[in-house]
Amino acid sequence: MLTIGDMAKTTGVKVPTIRYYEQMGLLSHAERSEGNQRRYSRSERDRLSFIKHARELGLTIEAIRELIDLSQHPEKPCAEADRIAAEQLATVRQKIAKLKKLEAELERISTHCHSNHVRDCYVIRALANHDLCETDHD
Amino acid sequence: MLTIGDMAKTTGVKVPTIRYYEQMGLLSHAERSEGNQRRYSRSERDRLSFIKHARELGLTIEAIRELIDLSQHPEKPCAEADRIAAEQLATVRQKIAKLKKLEAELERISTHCHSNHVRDCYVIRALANHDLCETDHD
DNA sequence: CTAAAACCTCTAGCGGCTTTAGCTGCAAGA
DNA sequence: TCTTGCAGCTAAAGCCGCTAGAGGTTTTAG
Repeated sequence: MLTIGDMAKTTGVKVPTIRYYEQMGLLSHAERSEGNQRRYSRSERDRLSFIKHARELGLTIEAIRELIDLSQHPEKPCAEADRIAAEQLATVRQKIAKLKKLEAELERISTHCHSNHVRDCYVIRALANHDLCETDHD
Repeated sequence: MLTIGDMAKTTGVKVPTIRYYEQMGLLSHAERSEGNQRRYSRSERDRLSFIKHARELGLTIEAIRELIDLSQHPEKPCAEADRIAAEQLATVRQKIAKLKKLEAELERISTHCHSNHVRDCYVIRALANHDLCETDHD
Protein backbone atom coordinates (compact mmCIF):
# COMPACT_ATOMS: atom_id res chain seq x y z
CA MET A 1 0.00 0.00 0.00
CA LEU A 2 1.14 3.51 -0.85
CA THR A 3 0.97 6.59 1.32
CA ILE A 4 -0.18 9.86 -0.14
CA GLY A 5 3.46 10.94 -0.17
CA ASP A 6 4.43 7.91 -2.24
CA MET A 7 1.66 8.79 -4.66
CA ALA A 8 2.96 12.33 -4.89
CA LYS A 9 6.50 11.19 -5.52
CA THR A 10 5.70 8.61 -8.18
CA THR A 11 3.17 10.67 -10.11
CA GLY A 12 4.48 14.20 -9.59
CA VAL A 13 1.11 15.41 -8.31
CA LYS A 14 1.41 17.40 -5.10
CA VAL A 15 -0.05 16.03 -1.90
CA PRO A 16 -2.69 18.73 -1.39
CA THR A 17 -3.72 18.35 -5.01
CA ILE A 18 -4.32 14.63 -4.49
CA ARG A 19 -6.61 15.41 -1.59
CA TYR A 20 -8.30 18.02 -3.75
CA TYR A 21 -8.93 15.47 -6.50
CA GLU A 22 -10.48 13.14 -3.97
CA GLN A 23 -12.78 15.94 -2.86
CA MET A 24 -13.70 16.62 -6.47
CA GLY A 25 -14.59 12.98 -6.97
CA LEU A 26 -11.80 12.12 -9.42
CA LEU A 27 -10.28 9.72 -6.94
CA SER A 28 -12.53 7.61 -4.77
CA HIS A 29 -12.27 7.92 -1.01
CA ALA A 30 -9.09 6.12 -0.17
CA GLU A 31 -8.83 3.40 2.42
CA ARG A 32 -7.42 4.57 5.71
CA SER A 33 -4.78 3.27 8.07
CA GLU A 34 -5.62 2.77 11.74
CA GLY A 35 -4.38 6.29 12.32
CA ASN A 36 -6.69 7.68 9.60
CA GLN A 37 -4.04 8.17 6.94
CA ARG A 38 -4.83 7.47 3.30
CA ARG A 39 -3.52 4.22 1.79
CA TYR A 40 -3.57 3.59 -1.95
CA SER A 41 -3.30 0.61 -4.27
CA ARG A 42 -1.35 0.56 -7.49
CA SER A 43 -4.51 0.93 -9.55
CA GLU A 44 -5.33 4.12 -7.70
CA ARG A 45 -1.90 5.39 -8.54
CA ASP A 46 -2.54 4.56 -12.18
CA ARG A 47 -5.72 6.53 -12.05
CA LEU A 48 -3.87 9.48 -10.62
CA SER A 49 -1.38 9.29 -13.49
CA PHE A 50 -4.31 9.27 -15.89
CA ILE A 51 -5.69 12.39 -14.23
CA LYS A 52 -2.33 14.10 -14.29
CA HIS A 53 -1.80 13.39 -17.94
CA ALA A 54 -5.26 14.65 -18.78
CA ARG A 55 -4.72 17.84 -16.79
CA GLU A 56 -1.42 18.45 -18.55
CA LEU A 57 -3.37 18.29 -21.78
CA GLY A 58 -5.66 20.95 -20.44
CA LEU A 59 -8.77 18.87 -19.87
CA THR A 60 -11.07 20.26 -17.20
CA ILE A 61 -11.85 18.39 -14.03
CA GLU A 62 -15.34 17.90 -15.39
CA ALA A 63 -14.09 16.36 -18.65
CA ILE A 64 -11.80 14.06 -16.72
CA ARG A 65 -14.67 12.96 -14.57
CA GLU A 66 -16.57 12.01 -17.72
CA LEU A 67 -13.60 10.06 -19.05
CA ILE A 68 -13.23 8.19 -15.79
CA ASP A 69 -16.91 7.34 -15.75
CA LEU A 70 -16.56 6.10 -19.32
CA SER A 71 -13.56 3.96 -18.52
CA GLN A 72 -15.64 2.21 -15.89
CA HIS A 73 -17.94 1.00 -18.67
CA PRO A 74 -15.68 -0.72 -21.21
CA GLU A 75 -18.61 -1.97 -23.25
CA LYS A 76 -19.88 1.50 -24.05
CA PRO A 77 -19.06 3.06 -27.41
CA CYS A 78 -16.05 5.31 -27.24
CA ALA A 79 -17.49 8.08 -29.37
CA GLU A 80 -17.90 10.09 -26.22
CA ALA A 81 -14.20 9.85 -25.39
CA ASP A 82 -13.35 10.83 -28.93
CA ARG A 83 -15.62 13.82 -28.66
CA ILE A 84 -13.94 15.03 -25.47
CA ALA A 85 -10.49 14.73 -27.00
CA ALA A 86 -11.61 16.42 -30.20
CA GLU A 87 -13.24 19.27 -28.32
CA GLN A 88 -10.08 19.82 -26.36
CA LEU A 89 -8.10 19.82 -29.58
CA ALA A 90 -10.40 22.47 -31.00
CA THR A 91 -10.04 24.56 -27.85
CA VAL A 92 -6.27 24.32 -27.98
CA ARG A 93 -6.24 25.35 -31.62
CA GLN A 94 -8.41 28.35 -30.90
CA LYS A 95 -6.08 29.42 -28.13
CA ILE A 96 -3.06 29.06 -30.39
CA ALA A 97 -4.71 31.13 -33.07
CA LYS A 98 -5.58 33.85 -30.63
CA LEU A 99 -2.14 33.88 -29.04
CA LYS A 100 -0.51 34.18 -32.43
CA LYS A 101 -2.44 37.34 -33.11
CA LEU A 102 -1.37 38.69 -29.76
CA GLU A 103 2.20 37.71 -30.49
CA ALA A 104 2.13 39.62 -33.74
CA GLU A 105 0.71 42.72 -32.15
CA LEU A 106 2.99 42.67 -29.14
CA GLU A 107 5.96 42.17 -31.38
CA ARG A 108 5.01 45.14 -33.44
CA ILE A 109 4.37 47.25 -30.38
CA SER A 110 7.53 46.42 -28.57
CA THR A 111 9.93 46.71 -31.48
CA HIS A 112 8.43 49.97 -32.64
CA CYS A 113 9.27 52.28 -29.84
CA HIS A 114 12.48 54.19 -30.33
CA SER A 115 11.60 57.17 -28.26
CA ASN A 116 13.00 57.99 -24.86
CA HIS A 117 10.04 59.38 -23.03
CA VAL A 118 6.63 58.08 -22.18
CA ARG A 119 5.17 61.09 -23.97
CA ASP A 120 6.01 59.56 -27.34
CA CYS A 121 6.15 55.92 -26.32
CA TYR A 122 4.67 53.66 -28.97
CA VAL A 123 3.71 51.02 -26.42
CA ILE A 124 1.49 53.46 -24.59
CA ARG A 125 0.08 54.99 -27.74
CA ALA A 126 -0.69 51.63 -29.26
CA LEU A 127 -2.57 50.55 -26.19
CA ALA A 128 -4.53 53.76 -26.10
CA ASN A 129 -5.46 53.57 -29.72
CA HIS A 130 -6.82 50.39 -31.15
CA ASP A 131 -6.69 51.89 -34.63
CA LEU A 132 -2.95 51.31 -34.62
CA CYS A 133 -3.62 47.58 -34.66
CA GLU A 134 -3.33 45.68 -37.84
CA THR A 135 -5.13 42.51 -36.84
CA ASP A 136 -8.59 42.39 -35.34
CA HIS A 137 -7.86 40.43 -32.20
CA ASP A 138 -11.06 40.55 -30.17
CA MET B 1 -21.39 62.89 -19.45
CA LEU B 2 -21.68 59.16 -19.95
CA THR B 3 -23.49 56.68 -17.77
CA ILE B 4 -21.86 53.38 -16.91
CA GLY B 5 -24.15 51.76 -19.46
CA ASP B 6 -22.93 54.10 -22.17
CA MET B 7 -19.36 53.21 -21.23
CA ALA B 8 -20.19 49.54 -21.48
CA LYS B 9 -21.82 49.96 -24.87
CA THR B 10 -19.08 52.02 -26.44
CA THR B 11 -16.13 50.03 -25.11
CA GLY B 12 -17.56 46.52 -24.93
CA VAL B 13 -16.57 46.15 -21.29
CA LYS B 14 -19.41 44.86 -19.13
CA VAL B 15 -20.94 47.03 -16.49
CA PRO B 16 -19.87 44.96 -13.45
CA THR B 17 -16.38 44.76 -14.90
CA ILE B 18 -16.18 48.54 -15.09
CA ARG B 19 -17.10 48.74 -11.42
CA TYR B 20 -14.51 46.06 -10.72
CA TYR B 21 -11.80 48.05 -12.51
CA GLU B 22 -12.69 51.07 -10.41
CA GLN B 23 -12.33 48.95 -7.29
CA MET B 24 -8.96 47.69 -8.52
CA GLY B 25 -7.78 51.25 -9.02
CA LEU B 26 -7.52 51.14 -12.81
CA LEU B 27 -10.25 53.73 -13.13
CA SER B 28 -10.43 56.56 -10.65
CA HIS B 29 -13.57 56.99 -8.59
CA ALA B 30 -16.07 58.41 -11.00
CA GLU B 31 -18.09 61.52 -10.37
CA ARG B 32 -21.61 60.84 -9.25
CA SER B 33 -25.00 62.20 -10.26
CA GLU B 34 -27.37 63.55 -7.62
CA GLY B 35 -28.84 60.09 -7.40
CA ASN B 36 -25.41 58.56 -6.80
CA GLN B 37 -24.92 57.13 -10.26
CA ARG B 38 -21.52 57.15 -11.93
CA ARG B 39 -20.94 59.78 -14.64
CA TYR B 40 -17.92 59.61 -16.94
CA SER B 41 -16.06 61.99 -19.21
CA ARG B 42 -14.71 61.09 -22.62
CA SER B 43 -11.18 60.81 -21.28
CA GLU B 44 -12.34 58.21 -18.78
CA ARG B 45 -13.87 56.28 -21.60
CA ASP B 46 -10.57 56.44 -23.45
CA ARG B 47 -8.82 55.08 -20.43
CA LEU B 48 -11.28 52.21 -20.27
CA SER B 49 -10.54 51.42 -23.92
CA PHE B 50 -6.86 51.40 -23.07
CA ILE B 51 -7.52 48.94 -20.27
CA LYS B 52 -9.64 46.76 -22.49
CA HIS B 53 -7.04 46.63 -25.21
CA ALA B 54 -4.33 45.77 -22.70
CA ARG B 55 -6.46 43.00 -21.18
CA GLU B 56 -7.13 41.57 -24.63
CA LEU B 57 -3.39 41.37 -25.04
CA GLY B 58 -3.23 39.40 -21.84
CA LEU B 59 -1.63 41.99 -19.60
CA THR B 60 -2.41 41.55 -15.94
CA ILE B 61 -4.29 44.13 -13.92
CA GLU B 62 -1.04 44.85 -12.13
CA ALA B 63 0.86 45.47 -15.38
CA ILE B 64 -1.90 47.74 -16.59
CA ARG B 65 -1.75 49.69 -13.38
CA GLU B 66 1.97 50.25 -13.98
CA LEU B 67 1.34 51.42 -17.53
CA ILE B 68 -1.32 53.84 -16.39
CA ASP B 69 0.96 55.23 -13.72
CA LEU B 70 3.64 55.63 -16.37
CA SER B 71 1.33 57.40 -18.76
CA GLN B 72 0.65 59.96 -16.03
CA HIS B 73 4.33 60.87 -16.14
CA PRO B 74 5.09 61.67 -19.78
CA GLU B 75 8.58 62.91 -18.98
CA LYS B 76 9.76 59.55 -17.61
CA PRO B 77 11.78 57.25 -19.82
CA CYS B 78 9.65 54.67 -21.55
CA ALA B 79 12.00 51.74 -20.98
CA GLU B 80 9.60 50.48 -18.34
CA ALA B 81 6.71 50.36 -20.78
CA ASP B 82 8.91 48.56 -23.27
CA ARG B 83 9.87 46.03 -20.64
CA ILE B 84 6.22 45.28 -19.80
CA ALA B 85 5.35 44.74 -23.44
CA ALA B 86 8.43 42.58 -24.02
CA GLU B 87 7.71 40.43 -20.97
CA GLN B 88 4.20 39.87 -22.14
CA LEU B 89 5.51 38.91 -25.56
CA ALA B 90 7.80 36.34 -23.98
CA THR B 91 4.94 34.93 -21.94
CA VAL B 92 2.73 34.65 -24.99
CA ARG B 93 5.46 32.84 -26.90
CA GLN B 94 5.92 30.36 -24.11
CA LYS B 95 2.23 29.65 -24.06
CA ILE B 96 2.16 29.12 -27.80
CA ALA B 97 5.04 26.68 -27.60
CA LYS B 98 3.35 24.68 -24.89
CA LEU B 99 0.00 24.63 -26.63
CA LYS B 100 1.59 23.41 -29.83
CA LYS B 101 2.91 20.36 -28.03
CA LEU B 102 -0.53 19.72 -26.65
CA GLU B 103 -2.03 20.16 -30.07
CA ALA B 104 0.31 17.55 -31.51
CA GLU B 105 -0.50 15.02 -28.85
CA LEU B 106 -4.23 15.60 -28.88
CA GLU B 107 -4.24 15.32 -32.62
CA ARG B 108 -2.47 12.01 -32.46
CA ILE B 109 -4.75 10.74 -29.74
CA SER B 110 -7.99 11.73 -31.32
CA THR B 111 -7.23 10.57 -34.83
CA HIS B 112 -5.91 7.25 -33.66
CA CYS B 113 -8.95 5.62 -32.23
CA HIS B 114 -10.82 3.41 -34.67
CA SER B 115 -12.36 1.10 -32.18
CA ASN B 116 -15.96 1.04 -31.15
CA HIS B 117 -15.80 0.38 -27.47
CA VAL B 118 -14.20 2.08 -24.55
CA ARG B 119 -12.35 -1.15 -23.81
CA ASP B 120 -10.01 -0.55 -26.73
CA CYS B 121 -10.35 3.21 -27.02
CA TYR B 122 -7.05 4.82 -27.86
CA VAL B 123 -8.04 8.07 -26.18
CA ILE B 124 -8.47 6.32 -22.86
CA ARG B 125 -5.40 4.18 -23.26
CA ALA B 126 -3.23 7.12 -24.24
CA LEU B 127 -4.32 9.06 -21.20
CA ALA B 128 -3.67 6.12 -18.94
CA ASN B 129 -0.24 5.51 -20.34
CA HIS B 130 2.14 8.36 -20.76
CA ASP B 131 4.58 6.07 -22.56
CA LEU B 132 2.37 6.36 -25.63
CA CYS B 133 3.35 10.01 -25.85
CA GLU B 134 5.96 11.10 -28.31
CA THR B 135 6.67 14.53 -26.97
CA ASP B 136 7.63 15.30 -23.45
CA HIS B 137 5.04 17.89 -22.60
CA ASP B 138 5.42 18.56 -18.92
C1' DC C 1 11.60 6.79 23.89
C1' DT C 2 12.09 10.80 21.42
C1' DA C 3 12.40 13.81 17.63
C1' DA C 4 11.35 14.70 13.11
C1' DA C 5 8.94 13.95 9.18
C1' DA C 6 4.74 12.99 7.24
C1' DC C 7 0.10 12.98 7.71
C1' DC C 8 -4.67 14.89 9.03
C1' DT C 9 -8.72 18.62 8.68
C1' DC C 10 -10.27 23.03 7.97
C1' DT C 11 -10.07 27.54 6.21
C1' DA C 12 -8.57 31.25 3.33
C1' DG C 13 -6.39 33.08 -0.69
C1' DC C 14 -5.03 33.71 -5.78
C1' DG C 15 -6.82 36.38 -10.55
C1' DG C 16 -10.29 38.32 -13.03
C1' DC C 17 -14.10 38.54 -13.21
C1' DT C 18 -19.54 36.98 -12.88
C1' DT C 19 -23.62 36.33 -10.36
C1' DT C 20 -26.99 37.11 -6.96
C1' DA C 21 -29.88 39.58 -3.72
C1' DG C 22 -32.11 43.37 -2.44
C1' DC C 23 -32.29 47.79 -2.97
C1' DT C 24 -32.94 52.93 -5.50
C1' DG C 25 -33.06 56.16 -9.78
C1' DC C 26 -35.07 57.72 -13.72
C1' DA C 27 -37.54 58.31 -18.19
C1' DA C 28 -41.56 57.37 -20.93
C1' DG C 29 -46.32 56.07 -21.64
C1' DA C 30 -51.39 55.84 -19.84
C1' DT D 1 -49.62 61.80 -11.75
C1' DC D 2 -48.77 57.39 -11.54
C1' DT D 3 -46.74 53.31 -12.79
C1' DT D 4 -43.94 50.30 -15.22
C1' DG D 5 -39.69 48.58 -16.22
C1' DC D 6 -35.01 49.16 -17.35
C1' DA D 7 -30.82 50.88 -15.43
C1' DG D 8 -28.16 51.70 -11.66
C1' DC D 9 -26.43 50.93 -6.76
C1' DT D 10 -23.79 48.00 -2.87
C1' DA D 11 -22.10 44.02 -0.70
C1' DA D 12 -21.10 39.45 -0.74
C1' DA D 13 -20.57 34.94 -2.74
C1' DG D 14 -19.20 31.92 -6.51
C1' DC D 15 -16.18 30.22 -10.35
C1' DC D 16 -11.67 27.21 -11.52
C1' DG D 17 -7.80 24.60 -10.01
C1' DC D 18 -5.27 24.61 -7.04
C1' DT D 19 -1.85 26.45 -3.02
C1' DA D 20 -0.73 27.84 1.61
C1' DG D 21 -1.20 28.05 6.42
C1' DA D 22 -2.68 26.85 11.14
C1' DG D 23 -2.88 23.64 14.44
C1' DG D 24 -3.21 19.05 15.51
C1' DT D 25 -2.05 13.58 15.09
C1' DT D 26 0.49 9.47 13.30
C1' DT D 27 4.31 7.17 11.69
C1' DT D 28 9.09 6.18 11.32
C1' DA D 29 14.12 6.33 12.17
C1' DG D 30 17.59 6.23 15.43
